[in-house]
Amino acid sequence: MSGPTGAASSAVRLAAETWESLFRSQVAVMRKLQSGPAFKTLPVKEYDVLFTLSKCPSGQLRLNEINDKVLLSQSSLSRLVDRLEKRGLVERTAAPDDGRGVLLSLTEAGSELQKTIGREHVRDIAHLVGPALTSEEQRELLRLTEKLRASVAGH
Amino acid sequence: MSGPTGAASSAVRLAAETWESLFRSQVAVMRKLQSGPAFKTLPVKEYDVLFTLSKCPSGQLRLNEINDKVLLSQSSLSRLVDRLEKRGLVERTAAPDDGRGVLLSLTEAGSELQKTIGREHVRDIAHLVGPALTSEEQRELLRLTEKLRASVAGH
DNA sequence: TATCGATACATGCAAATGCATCTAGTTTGA
DNA sequence: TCAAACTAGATGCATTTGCATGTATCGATA
Repeated sequence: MSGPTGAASSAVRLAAETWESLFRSQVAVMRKLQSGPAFKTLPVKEYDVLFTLSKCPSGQLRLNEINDKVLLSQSSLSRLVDRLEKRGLVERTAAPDDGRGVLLSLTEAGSELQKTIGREHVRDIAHLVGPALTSEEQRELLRLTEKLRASVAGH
Repeated sequence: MSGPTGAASSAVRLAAETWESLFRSQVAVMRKLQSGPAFKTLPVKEYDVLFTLSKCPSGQLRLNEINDKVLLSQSSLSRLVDRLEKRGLVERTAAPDDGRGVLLSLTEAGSELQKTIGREHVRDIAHLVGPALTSEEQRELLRLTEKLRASVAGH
């Protein structure tokens, strides 16, 4: 096949296959991770919110910022935070600069639980990813996925 | 830092960061894709089952095979298939070689709908992934994620 | 500054999900 | 050969999710 149509079509196909592969690998890894004992006490999605808060320098994040990182609707995140708050793992505070906003932060208990689960979680990840790819391949995968994420985030 | 402890810890950290990046990029892309008009008529997860069937050479798959590809519990998949069946998009058949098994196949309507949504979906993917990574980078990302998936699938 | 549209988050409600369990068919091994 | 353990898939039920909408606040404009 020759000409721009053929080239465009194969570019489209490559993009589709790349996404498909990325998606399936994510499913395969996530399936293993979430079935581990680390998430008996707390579902993965709830852990992810604790984790996101733990990584943030100020220790506080707006709900809409968290919502960007997580594959959940706004309302689902709101209720997920309800559950975390009822368990005493996070705290809601009014945002100082925006009367509509809510700041979320970890409580001491939330921080402890995040660390406990996190340690085991990281071990599980290493056991799955470590044997699969060399260090260089991991660095390259990290670079490519970060580049993709950044591009997609900026529309 | 020197010695095996330092090296091991940095290997663990690299694996964790790689997974984190892969996961976040998947979230970012999926969020864009599923909000597109292609999935107004059919949720992404249901489309994914039609797509999986469409790609399979025999045109038939066991439910447990489909379950490996999708991040859903066995019971959720069973009900998802109920919905597809009620809409006349797929058909359940008894597996010939295993009295417990169910074979799933696309109906004509299911195949049509898959193609219609699929065309738009592929375009959306190309618009997101194409500008983000060069062709070579996409091929490398495809290779790395496929290698990861294969390794994880084989325990 | 008064108004109108946009944004942040919460909530009612129907739909989707997962866990535990059930039924039925298959495999193993004594 | 037959009972026990295992696997495939369906179903009851409580939890989680998303859509639509509500309330409050913000920002732009006339």
